[in-house]
Amino acid sequence: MAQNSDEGTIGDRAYRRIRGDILQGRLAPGEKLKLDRLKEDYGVSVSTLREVLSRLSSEKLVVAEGQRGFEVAPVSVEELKDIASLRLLLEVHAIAQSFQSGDMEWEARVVAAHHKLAAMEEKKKSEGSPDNETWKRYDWEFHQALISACGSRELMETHGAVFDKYLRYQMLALTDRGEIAAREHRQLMELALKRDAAKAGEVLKAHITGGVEHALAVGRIV
Amino acid sequence: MAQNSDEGTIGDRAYRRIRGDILQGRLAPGEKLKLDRLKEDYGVSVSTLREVLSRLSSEKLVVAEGQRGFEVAPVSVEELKDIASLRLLLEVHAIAQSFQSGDMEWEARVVAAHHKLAAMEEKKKSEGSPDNETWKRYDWEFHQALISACGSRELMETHGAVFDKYLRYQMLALTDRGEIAAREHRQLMELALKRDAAKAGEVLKAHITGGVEHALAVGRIV
DNA sequence: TCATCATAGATTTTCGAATTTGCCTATTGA
DNA sequence: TCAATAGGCAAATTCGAAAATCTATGATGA
Repeated sequence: MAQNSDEGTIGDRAYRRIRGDILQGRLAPGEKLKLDRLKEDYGVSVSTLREVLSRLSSEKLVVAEGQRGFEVAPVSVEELKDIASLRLLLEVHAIAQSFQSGDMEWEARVVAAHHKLAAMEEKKKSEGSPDNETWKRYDWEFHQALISACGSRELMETHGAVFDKYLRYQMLALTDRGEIAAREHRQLMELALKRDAAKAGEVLKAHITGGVEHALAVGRIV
Repeated sequence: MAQNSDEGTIGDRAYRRIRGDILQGRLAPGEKLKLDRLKEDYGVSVSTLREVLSRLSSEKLVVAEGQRGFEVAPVSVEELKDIASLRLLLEVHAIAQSFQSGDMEWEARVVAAHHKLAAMEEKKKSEGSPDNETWKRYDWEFHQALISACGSRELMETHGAVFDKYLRYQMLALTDRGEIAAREHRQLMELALKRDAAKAGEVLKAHITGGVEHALAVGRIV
């Protein structure tokens, strides 16, 4: 069975690793990405690295200026708010579409994704936070499931890209709102089954703006 | 004075050329992009080419599957409709924001962009269509100007990416609706000055869906 | 006849070195 | 003292060749 981190070319694997390191904050915002150092750290050649960094710069996770090399994209409260409001726009619209045309398979996906996420949230409450990475993946999978019946591949991919950037801020702030977020997730699932898109939009708005405020309150974002 | 096509590294120039060739349809949808041939055509080495193609594949203008190389992203009526509806979502929202907070500078940008576009549309009507490329750029600049006061960099960049993909379909269909589109452009400018976002949204919807229908009617999209 | 496997050719992926460019420091001249 | 310039070093960019992978063709055996 092909492990995710084993499949694809060397370049693909390096891409996933570096992308993950940026999203998780292991590569800090604004950090200079010197080719020679990365070559050591990730064990690939400079050409392959450039390929990877080019991809990431077109996703705006890395900035490439002139012929002065690459660095990790900086963060700012302004951008966080901006990303959050774009996520809200896309996700509210996608939810409305999804709620309208979702079938039983879709409901099953939503319930299943919520089950995994809720279990993780429960575990976090009792044991602290052992594995931020998989928790965030479950969060992603749940929101992805909610909109998975929207019928638009473009919308889902664009939403995914924005969501990942949003996630980077959450990881950088090392913050989560625990029970509040868990309750909102449950509400979203229930509203999905009731097909109440209007109410779901409101909950989502509270969910996202709440997440932003909480991240800013921690004050780790410059 | 640095010409656009002269600035940046060799890689950047190749990127712009290849991207343009895809958008203009000179590189056909689905076409296999063999490294050796491109090496000749664009006069750069394989490593540089891969870097360029990686960037383009993260923009979904080329697809890169496994270790079987690259090809120009295919087109489909389904994707055209999908892209159009995403463009509509983003642009309607951005217009509403922009109309609300646009200042006099913004109005001037809108009027100026419309002036250039209208002149070009007039010229096309009388002389046929000599220069599709700059006409489409003026179209882009006008729509960009309309939303330029929306206050969200993320929204504008995302809209720009979607708009370019939409444009590729228009170029492939080699179609324009001449006077109809010109009239809609004028209406949009006038509504911008009147700050009537609701009506502008309706006109934009007609503008985009009309463009899609017209492109499909020509039947050049598979 | 048909499926399976091996082999050769074509193509992609990866690498390390050569070239180019930018940056810092020291020297010169005013 | 300060501005300007040259030189040297560090880093990024670009290249072409070596290695890995895929694809098409033909041979083998049931």
